[in-house]
Amino acid sequence: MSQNSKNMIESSNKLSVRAMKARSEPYLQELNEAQRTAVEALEGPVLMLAGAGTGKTKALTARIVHLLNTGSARPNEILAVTFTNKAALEMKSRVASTLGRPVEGMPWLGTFHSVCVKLLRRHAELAHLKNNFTILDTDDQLRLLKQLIKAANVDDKRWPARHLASLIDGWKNRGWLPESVPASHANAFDNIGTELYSQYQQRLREFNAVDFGDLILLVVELFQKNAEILSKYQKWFKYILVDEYQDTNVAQYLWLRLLAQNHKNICCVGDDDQSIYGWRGAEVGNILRFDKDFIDAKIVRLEQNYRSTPHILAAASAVISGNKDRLGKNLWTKNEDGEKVRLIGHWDGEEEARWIGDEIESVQLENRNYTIDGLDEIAILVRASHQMRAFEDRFLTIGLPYRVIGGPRFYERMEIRDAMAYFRLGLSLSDDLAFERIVNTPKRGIGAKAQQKIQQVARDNRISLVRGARLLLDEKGLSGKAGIQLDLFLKNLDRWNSFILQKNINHVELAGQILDESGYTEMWQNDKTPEAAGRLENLKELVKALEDFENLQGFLEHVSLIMENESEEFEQKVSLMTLHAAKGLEFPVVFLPGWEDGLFPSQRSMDESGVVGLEEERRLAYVGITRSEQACYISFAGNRRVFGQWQSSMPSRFIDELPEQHVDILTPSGLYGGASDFEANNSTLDNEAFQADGYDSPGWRRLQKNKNQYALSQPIESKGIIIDSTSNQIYEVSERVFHQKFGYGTVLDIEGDKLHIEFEKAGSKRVVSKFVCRPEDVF
DNA sequence: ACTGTTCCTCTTTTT
DNA sequence: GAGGAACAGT
Repeated sequence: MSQNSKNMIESSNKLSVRAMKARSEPYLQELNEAQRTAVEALEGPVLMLAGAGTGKTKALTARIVHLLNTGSARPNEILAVTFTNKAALEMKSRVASTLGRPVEGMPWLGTFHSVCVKLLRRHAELAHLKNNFTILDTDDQLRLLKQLIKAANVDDKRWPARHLASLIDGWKNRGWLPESVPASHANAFDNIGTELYSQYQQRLREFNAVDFGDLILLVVELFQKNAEILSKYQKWFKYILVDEYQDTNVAQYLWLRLLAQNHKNICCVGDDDQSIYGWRGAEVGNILRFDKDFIDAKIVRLEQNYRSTPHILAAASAVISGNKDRLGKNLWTKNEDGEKVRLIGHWDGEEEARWIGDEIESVQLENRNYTIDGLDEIAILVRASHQMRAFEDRFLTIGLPYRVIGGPRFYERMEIRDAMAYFRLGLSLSDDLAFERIVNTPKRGIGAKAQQKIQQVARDNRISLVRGARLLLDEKGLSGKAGIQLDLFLKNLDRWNSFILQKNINHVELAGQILDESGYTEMWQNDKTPEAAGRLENLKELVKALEDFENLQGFLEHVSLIMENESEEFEQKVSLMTLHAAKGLEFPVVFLPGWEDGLFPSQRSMDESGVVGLEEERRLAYVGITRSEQACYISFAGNRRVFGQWQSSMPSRFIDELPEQHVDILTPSGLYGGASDFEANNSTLDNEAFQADGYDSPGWRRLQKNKNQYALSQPIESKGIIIDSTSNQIYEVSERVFHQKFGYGTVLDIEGDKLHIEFEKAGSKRVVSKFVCRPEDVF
């Protein structure tokens, strides 16, 4: 063979190799340089710092595909953990579509919790559990804690079950078992907390149950105490991928470190700027010190944003730059300029809702610089869920379709929990918590007294409540109606139990049968309240959902881990959700209402965690802004009803952090006095009067402009009562009235519910009548 | 045992 | 303004 032809063969080989590569790795071609670097660095620790909208999921799925494609690992040797089921499902489906075929078994792609359940079931005995342990929901948890608090004779005013629950949860998140809670912490709660924690764990074990925190904690403990098992999994999971690493808590961190410390093939993806779960134990520190935990870690930054316009991105970057201790990223985009962020203030929360409703309607009708195909592309993101009410009210009145995301969950509804308690008890007669829940639901005449007797017998004989109840009846300890009813209930239970244990029985029919025979369905049929119909609907839906499962047990397992209700909807609707629920989502148009100090940033957050809390709030603001692709509206209201009482507040400090050149200040629609003034002066925003203040920002300017309307002459300490909202007072012209901010004045004119008042100190103003009161009502 | 009353706290965010 | 706990009345 001549040299020439040899070269030709070689080069054609190379070509073909490249061609093959290109064919088999098209997923690499679609990545930008940074993404590709992160995807191809398979060996060793990698931290992928992925800013908002930079194609994080794409890179993550490409990495999984790459692992499979290069033969580095088989599907079941990859451990990939996420926080939400949604994220896990999405990853699974995107891997499949990138791969071009369904992924056969990636059993270890799931949420931290679902992976841990799997591990814990395999090795339950090492955690002193049976492998059919149940997972407690918050309701059960609280009920149990209440009992313990009562039994311990602790003042339940000082120790509300909810507090104890969050305390214990916090300890579990840090990886502390009752005995390993540091003395300093335990002392801070007079050691009562740890004592109750210890009792709680003991009770859980007796119930053969775990709570959410246990899932991680017990697996960590199991790994620490059983080196051979840990080592087995260290070898088995050849590659580890972690999504949203900034949200991991200490327990999860320990879990990951234990599994990864041998081969160190761990790739964590996250964004320190989007760490918003500190309150539930997430440690930003985990991501901040990744390179110290894993020496020679490769850190890759994804900085090209594919989601938002430059204005939106600039606004978000400016806000987040107020935080210290950031790893730092420079997000940039090739997207077109688009609209500036829009800022608008309103008189009160209802006005804000009204304005947003109107704006949504006009966005659909009018031509804007961007196009909206439907309401699905619009989202309203609030800080706290109670803010949603104003929008729901408004949208219902104007008939604007909306959906609440992450609202009260299907499986958290009372009727669903009751029904599930029936199933649980039927499945396992020793499920005491389920027994307690439904023994007198529907009413069977088994009241507090009777239940106490049952508890007593069960406790004395160290048996379950069901068996205790049976024993009580055998001993003739319960007479009359209660006794007869209890006997009937127990007989039913036994029957259901024997049915459930038969393998060949139709569990869907059985479920319906249980609900009918127990009288539960009937209870709601006889209920005349307006919700009853909906509850019956939900029960039907629940039974229907059972069809997707092999048996009741499988269903219960599913429900305890998956609290989402994904009902498919085809109608276009505006989405309404909290900022937390919005993480990971994106919308062409985003409304961010309620930017007021105390609400956002939340007062509680700042009180409890100081600067750390404030920084987390700021990240929340960053998350909110970066959800928007085309348009972002930020708004605040001067007055808002909280706890049923009016409260006024200052615009959020975050508004002052918005960069002026990327913000358009909008004029309110002029429903209250002074709007026309505002409009007239709008063009003079940069007039020297504002700069003379020596303090200059769009938010501040806006405040200056509206001093009259927002009554900012007084500081915010007047958080107290202004006027009882229920008093819909009617005033007369020339009547003397009092306003919390403006003081005394005389009514000049009345237009509907708005009063034109000449205040003695503050001059002439227009205010809504509910904000004033008669002098004799001042307190 | 159940029902209705008042009074109390309370609201961040959730796997 | 809602949901829970404590109390009183049936």
